[in-house]
Amino acid sequence: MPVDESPARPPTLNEVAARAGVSLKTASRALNGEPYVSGATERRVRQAADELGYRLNGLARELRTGGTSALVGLISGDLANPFYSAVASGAERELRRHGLLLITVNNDEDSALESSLLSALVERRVRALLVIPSSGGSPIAVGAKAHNVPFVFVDRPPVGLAADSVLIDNAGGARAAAEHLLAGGHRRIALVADLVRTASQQARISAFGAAMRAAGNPDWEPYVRTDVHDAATATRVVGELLALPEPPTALFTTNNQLTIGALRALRGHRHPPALVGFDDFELADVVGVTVVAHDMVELGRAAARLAQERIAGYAGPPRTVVIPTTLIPRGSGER
Amino acid sequence: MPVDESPARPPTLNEVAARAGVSLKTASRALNGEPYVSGATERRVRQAADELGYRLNGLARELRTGGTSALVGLISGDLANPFYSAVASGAERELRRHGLLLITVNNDEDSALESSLLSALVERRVRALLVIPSSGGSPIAVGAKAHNVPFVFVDRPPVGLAADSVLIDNAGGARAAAEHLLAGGHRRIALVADLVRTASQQARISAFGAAMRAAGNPDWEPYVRTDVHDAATATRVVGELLALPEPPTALFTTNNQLTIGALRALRGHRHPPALVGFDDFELADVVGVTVVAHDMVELGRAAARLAQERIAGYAGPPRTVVIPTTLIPRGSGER
DNA sequence: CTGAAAGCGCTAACAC
DNA sequence: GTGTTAGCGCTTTCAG
Repeated sequence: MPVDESPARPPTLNEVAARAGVSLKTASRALNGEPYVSGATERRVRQAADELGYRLNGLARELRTGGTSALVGLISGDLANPFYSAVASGAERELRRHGLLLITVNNDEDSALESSLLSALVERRVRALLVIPSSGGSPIAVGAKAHNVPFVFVDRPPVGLAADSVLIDNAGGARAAAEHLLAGGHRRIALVADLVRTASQQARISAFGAAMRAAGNPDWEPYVRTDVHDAATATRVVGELLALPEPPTALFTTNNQLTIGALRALRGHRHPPALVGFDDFELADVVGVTVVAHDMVELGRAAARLAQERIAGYAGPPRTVVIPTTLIPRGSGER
Repeated sequence: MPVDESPARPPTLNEVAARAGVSLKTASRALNGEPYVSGATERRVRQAADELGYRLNGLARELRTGGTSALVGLISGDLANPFYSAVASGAERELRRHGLLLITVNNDEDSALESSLLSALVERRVRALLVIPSSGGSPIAVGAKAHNVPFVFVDRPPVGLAADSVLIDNAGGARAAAEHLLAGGHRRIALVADLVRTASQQARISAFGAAMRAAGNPDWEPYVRTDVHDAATATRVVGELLALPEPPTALFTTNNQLTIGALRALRGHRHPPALVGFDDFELADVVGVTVVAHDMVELGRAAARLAQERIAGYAGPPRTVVIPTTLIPRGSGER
């Protein structure tokens, strides 16, 4: 039966050893299940530990065993965005399988903050870092090499730097969306995109444009709207597009937030334009939105896997995993 | 200009001191911006640190300064669920203001796993723990007292144990939903609820029942369905309810996942029953779903605040913060 | 202003 | 099987 009231300072291994009447090292061996400890001794030590409410000090152990922790960091945007939280979910699951813990920090889409968070995590001696950078050219990419920590870039590869990355097939997905709308007979197709400075947005935008050019359709060009960064702005921008004298007959939104914003603008419209969105989202099936879907949880899982392999010692050249996309027709893209 | 290729072992403060030609302690003072260091010395040390690519070892510092980290743990269900990720988002933001980092772990709704994760976090000497327990009576509540770490319970208070908690006004919200539907003239009102073993579900269910009794309406009783734990099951259960010879004319779903599942079942129904859902969710406005809304991000923020105050030394009695709810009529609850 | 010594709690070597 | 000694990288005494 536990006796002590929770003390101000947690008990140390030394105290456990003293109580069990053995040496420090023997206590250590017993609690770590190492061989060469007699059963009786082990039992005595365990009991002493229980009585004292002893908990191993992971900090001390990690310092001693090499100065690295069992922690992996994830630097991303706000977890309230389902894209980031899906990645976090997949990463956490995979890491847990290897006894690693995930620290999540929010860069607030600000690269200065991102750098300082990076420092904080490196100081804590995380074993690896998963990063969804606030921008492709962000200082984080530069810092990555300097810190002696494996980096895995998610969704947005660093510019001018080979590194482990997990990417979505942005070009393929955007092309599929473009071709789907073109096949539906559309010509005046609006493109509503997020911050152009991120590599993933760039890839989507340029692949979309390429598909239009390949089809010999220049009519989309007046309807490009970029750097639309949240749902509310998307609602406004789409509203403006629809109010044009010659409004677009179709819409391609390049991420889930923009698609949702667009939906708000389309509500109650008698003849809404066709809509295809990049990223699947909850309720897209109920609302009937055609999307370019991909497995966001798998994105996180794959990133964690690459990180884990680096931790386990893989020292080969950087690898890139590409997550495929699928166009799911649900009505909005087929009208 | 940095010279070294990233070395296998990160440089230590000792090496920085040697390079700068000062003692260990002086280097420490210089880098920590302590007073009583001459400007010239400080500059020399900083330069040496830069050249070596020196990064403070947070593990060692924390061990020396008291064996606690700057980490706060959050044990919850899968972050892919927007409820949990919203809480994580709010908590992370608030903690960051105080220089604390958030470690998120997923209990997979399994209390055995939850206990082991708890141990892992305590061993890492987290400064506080935010917990959304997998169940009210889970062992975590018992363990909480034993560990010498501040606990904050989110959404689900422990049974038989006073502890810092942040709760949603479950009873008030459920009552509002019930009264709203009753005021609409409904009598045969179905209740679709999640796992009864969680305190929050219990509160919602019993307040709903109490409101029905208060209104003298027993007609809801045949339509109670509990322990519906995911959207897919909710879809099936609601489908079954609607197929009854005398189907309910209204539906109350007790969390976001169940509401979404219900929506799938209602799709394409000519005369869908009225629907009120607990928890707001993305696109609820577009789909026109009446909900009992509350600020989930604030839930996390409030929890982090309580934790931070404990860390800062507050030693008073446990406190409970209740987050209010608002019923937002959007159409589905008014038909 | 600067330095030497001690030690946070633990584990790795090497005795016994 | 068990104990002793050292030391992970840092900060905290306490002397200069």
